[in-house]
Amino acid sequence: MSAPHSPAGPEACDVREALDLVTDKWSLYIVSNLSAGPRRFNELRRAVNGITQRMLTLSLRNLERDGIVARTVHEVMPPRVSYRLTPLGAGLLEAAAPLIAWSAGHVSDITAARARYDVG
Amino acid sequence: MSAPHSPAGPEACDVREALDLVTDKWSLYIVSNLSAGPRRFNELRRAVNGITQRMLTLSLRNLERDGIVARTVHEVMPPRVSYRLTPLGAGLLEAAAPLIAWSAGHVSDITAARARYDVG
DNA sequence: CGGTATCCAGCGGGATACTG
DNA sequence: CAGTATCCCGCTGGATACCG
Repeated sequence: MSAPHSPAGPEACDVREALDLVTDKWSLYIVSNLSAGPRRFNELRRAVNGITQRMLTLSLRNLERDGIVARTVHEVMPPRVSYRLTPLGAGLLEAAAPLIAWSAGHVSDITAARARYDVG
Repeated sequence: MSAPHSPAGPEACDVREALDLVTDKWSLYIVSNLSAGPRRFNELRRAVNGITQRMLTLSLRNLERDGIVARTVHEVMPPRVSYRLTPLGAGLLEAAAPLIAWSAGHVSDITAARARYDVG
C-alpha cells in the first residue's frame, strides 16, 4: 500500500516510532528495575513480576539492540551475566519516571472510573 | 515485603497495572492528539497516523471507560461527536509528555544503535 | 546460571462491508 | 459522520524441554 501520507510534519512518524518503544509489555518495567544499578539475569527475573524466561531474554535483547541496556558477560563458572542501563537508557528512565509515577498513583481513579462506566 | 535488593515493594503490582495503560498501541497517541482541544471522530482519524476506524472506536471506548476521555454527542444531522480530555486525562498527558518528547528526540539514537547491533 | 528451541493459544488489529 | 459487524491473519507471549 501507499506509505502513510503524513507530510504534515516529520514529528508525526517520530511520535509513532517513539511510542512503539513503550508499546511492549515489559521494557519499561525492566528499565525501571535497572534504576538501582546492574542486575543479573535471574535477579531481574525475580524482580519483574510475572515475566517468563523467554520474554525476559527477548526483551533484554531488544533493549540491548536499541542501546538502552548494556550486557556484560563475566567468563567464569558458573556463568555470570549482568545488565545495566546505558546513558541512553538512563535518559529513557528519567523521561518515563513521571508517567510511571502518575500511573501508579492513579490506578485507583481508573479502576473507579471503570466501575462507574460498567454500571451506568 | 520489600526485599533489600529490590525496588519492587508493594508498589510492584501497581506499576504493572499502571504500565498496562501505556502498553497499548494507540492510547497515548490519541491522548497526545487531544492536547490542543476537543476533536471530532474523523479529525482524530486523520490525525492519528495509520489508525483504522475500528481501532479508533475501540481505543476511544477504553479511554472513555478509564475516565481519560469524555465523549459528547451533539444531536444534529449529520451526527457530530466530539472527544476531549478529562482532568484525569490531562494529568496523564502531562505525565506522559516527557516520555513522548524524549522518545521523539531519540529515535535517531535508537535507530543508530540498532544499525550498529545488526552489523556487529 | 543463563540462556535456545519448539509448540501453540489468544487476541490485537487490519480489511471490508453495512447502518442510523 | 460516526459508528457496528464480521472475517481472519500474524504476532505476542506463555509452557515446556533442552543446552553450554
